[in-house]
Amino acid sequence: MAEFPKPKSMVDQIYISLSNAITSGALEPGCRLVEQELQKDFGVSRAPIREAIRLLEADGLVVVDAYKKKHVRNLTREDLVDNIPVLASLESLAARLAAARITKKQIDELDGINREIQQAFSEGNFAKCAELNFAFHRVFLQVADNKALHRAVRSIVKSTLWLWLASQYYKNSATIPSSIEEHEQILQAFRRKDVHLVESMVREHIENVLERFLKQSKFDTEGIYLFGGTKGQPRLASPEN
Amino acid sequence: MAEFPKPKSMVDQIYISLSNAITSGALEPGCRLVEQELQKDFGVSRAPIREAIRLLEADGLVVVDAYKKKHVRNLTREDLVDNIPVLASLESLAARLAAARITKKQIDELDGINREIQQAFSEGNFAKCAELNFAFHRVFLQVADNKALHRAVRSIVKSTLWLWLASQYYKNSATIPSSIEEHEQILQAFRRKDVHLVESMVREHIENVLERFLKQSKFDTEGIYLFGGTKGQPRLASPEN
DNA sequence: CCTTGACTGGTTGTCGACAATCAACATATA
DNA sequence: TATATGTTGATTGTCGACAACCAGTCAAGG
Repeated sequence: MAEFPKPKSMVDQIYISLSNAITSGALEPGCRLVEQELQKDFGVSRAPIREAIRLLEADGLVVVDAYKKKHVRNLTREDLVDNIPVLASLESLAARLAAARITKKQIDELDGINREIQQAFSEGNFAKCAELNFAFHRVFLQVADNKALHRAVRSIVKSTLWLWLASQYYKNSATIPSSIEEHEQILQAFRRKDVHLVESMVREHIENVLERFLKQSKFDTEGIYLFGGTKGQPRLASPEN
Repeated sequence: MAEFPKPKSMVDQIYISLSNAITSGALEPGCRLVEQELQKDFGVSRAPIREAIRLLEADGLVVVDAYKKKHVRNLTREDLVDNIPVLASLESLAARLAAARITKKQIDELDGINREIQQAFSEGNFAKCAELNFAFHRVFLQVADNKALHRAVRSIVKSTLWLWLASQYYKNSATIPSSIEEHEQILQAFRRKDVHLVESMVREHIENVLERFLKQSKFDTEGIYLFGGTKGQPRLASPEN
């Protein structure tokens, strides 16, 4: 029997669309989410849209102001700084758990991804680098095989680091070689099955990556991260798919 | 000007009520959440109830089965096991951050709470012990002063460890003295400002606490945690407040 | 000039009703 | 009897409409 992709509910689809629109920067931080407009954009009634927005709110991607208007969340420098040690802790835990059970094949897979990053970098394809970077970290999250951990990491990445993804594309290319080098060292530690070394290296790697990013980021006077485009005006989420 | 408690929205109130009902065990794991019934219980229409349930779903307190019916989540032994290292990592991070900035006054506050736990234990008031235990850990989460961390811990505690709270009340009393002792040692490490020691002690403490609990917990043949009452039948959340 | 109150347009909150789906039972057909 | 096909009741998904609320404007009154 052929496998069909299970049809997703209206709410899920809207949630995913909006989620992508926010994390990709198509909907800029601070811009409003008006139910009536989204209703027209998606061609559905307000109920499923409200539910989708509530989910985004729970994720921290959307905030509600004093007068209950919904906005795409603005991230401050402090938000980013706060997230650094948390993500570093979680990823290093993932590394520790993964180190105890990783197979040769999986190490080779990591190695392959790292080579692909190098390749993409030499071709100037920085977007692909960012993508592969996420893939690299996803692998040992999977190897760690801990649902609670997976969930926690995803929550952090989703709620706060989406702007990292969005900016990586066009400006952080200078930091990529360091990442590749650190990945290589982590791989060697995995090969040696040195659990403690892996753990501390991943912690440092994550801290390095985020701090490098932090240095290169621009914040306005209120400490709010700025995207490239004009601010404040709501832009549509193109209902892809 | 006197400070008024800001009135909460319908959805928030329903969310809190249901959340409490689940974490307290009033709504047992596996039991269904039927919108029509809740509609009657709360005396509102289905829209806000649906949104509240969606939030519970995002929290992991409610799951949707293959036929879209909503159930209070059943926790397996694996869920608990997965959460142990994650919470241990996060709390030890909190301890590390807190150790760097904790004041004498705050250490005394922790000391006071620990004494209160001891007092409550000697009076046989185990529910109060559980409550104070949470308070103890809340303090250094606050001292750590990291929103991302706070959020991550809260998410873990809320999504999975609610049953710990629910069971602590009536059976885990034997583990309390060990907790008190470990708290005491952590306090001494704080006083010495020994960051590394605090960090490792808190990690071990959390692992100990959860593992002690795990040993004393009962799971049925499918690994599903059992509460005291009858199973399967939905019970009402008393709309407190 | 300042305050107050009424009106307006825009937005979110809530509701009742209908459509779609599914489990369970009943019925028909071989 | 065994399988296939309606039918029913329960439950969730979606919708359009109305109520509540707020910012902004404007006019009346002091």
